[in-house]
Amino acid sequence: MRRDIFQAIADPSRRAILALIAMQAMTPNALAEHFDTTRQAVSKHLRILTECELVSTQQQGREIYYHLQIDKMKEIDRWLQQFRAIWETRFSQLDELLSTTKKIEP
Amino acid sequence: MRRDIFQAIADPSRRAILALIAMQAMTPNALAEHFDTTRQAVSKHLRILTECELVSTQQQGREIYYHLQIDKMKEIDRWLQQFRAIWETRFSQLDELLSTTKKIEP
DNA sequence: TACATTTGCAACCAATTAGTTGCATATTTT
DNA sequence: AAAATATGCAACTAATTGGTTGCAAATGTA
Repeated sequence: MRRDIFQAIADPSRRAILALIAMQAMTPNALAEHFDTTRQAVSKHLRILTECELVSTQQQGREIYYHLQIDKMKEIDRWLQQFRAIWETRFSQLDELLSTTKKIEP
Repeated sequence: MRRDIFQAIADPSRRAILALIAMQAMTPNALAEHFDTTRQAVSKHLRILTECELVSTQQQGREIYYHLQIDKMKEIDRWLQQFRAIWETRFSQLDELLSTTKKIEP
């Protein structure tokens, strides 16, 4: 049951949960109202998201607010970096090609 | 069997494959040599990656080269955008706080 | 033509997953 | 104190997953 962020965001329900609490911290009940599943299913997703530290909890009376841990999202961004490096290089190559073409054409 | 990119990158082997062919297009056999599994297992991963268009194939004789479709990776980047917007806002808020503090302090 | 190489696909298997229902605990309200 | 509310956890289930072995098709080589 070793879970990482990539497996966490693989599920569409969990991505939806992340998008919701990104706007505002929410309780499991409030979250469940946005979905077509039971509260327990949402609770299970929250457990997974908590396990890999994408969300944190804040108890307030009998309610528990789930907050997005935005810093953890940056890990995905960091992984993307290696590919972003490629598409930016390809873009600048295209850029160079275009400017070279321009020079030749007239 | 409807698969999307997020499910595709959830598997560590598939992320490793993507990282490898990002450097250079490769055949299934060549890829399998980098891993501790069978060629067929790699082949299955490639099938999944092909299905969601993260890689493309290019037949060359009896060999098949698998290429990274870098444009598809941008979809992940696009999804991250909504969260990046948040962490950039929080950063500039911190920035503002710091400059305000500086004004008050002396 | 015969043989080796490269590959994809199907069948099977063990482990994991996302979901359900039911229950126990803690807090608030009456 | 009793009832209602908010939640987490455990047990169960159906579907999916990542992996295996075995085979067939296509291409290249002797």
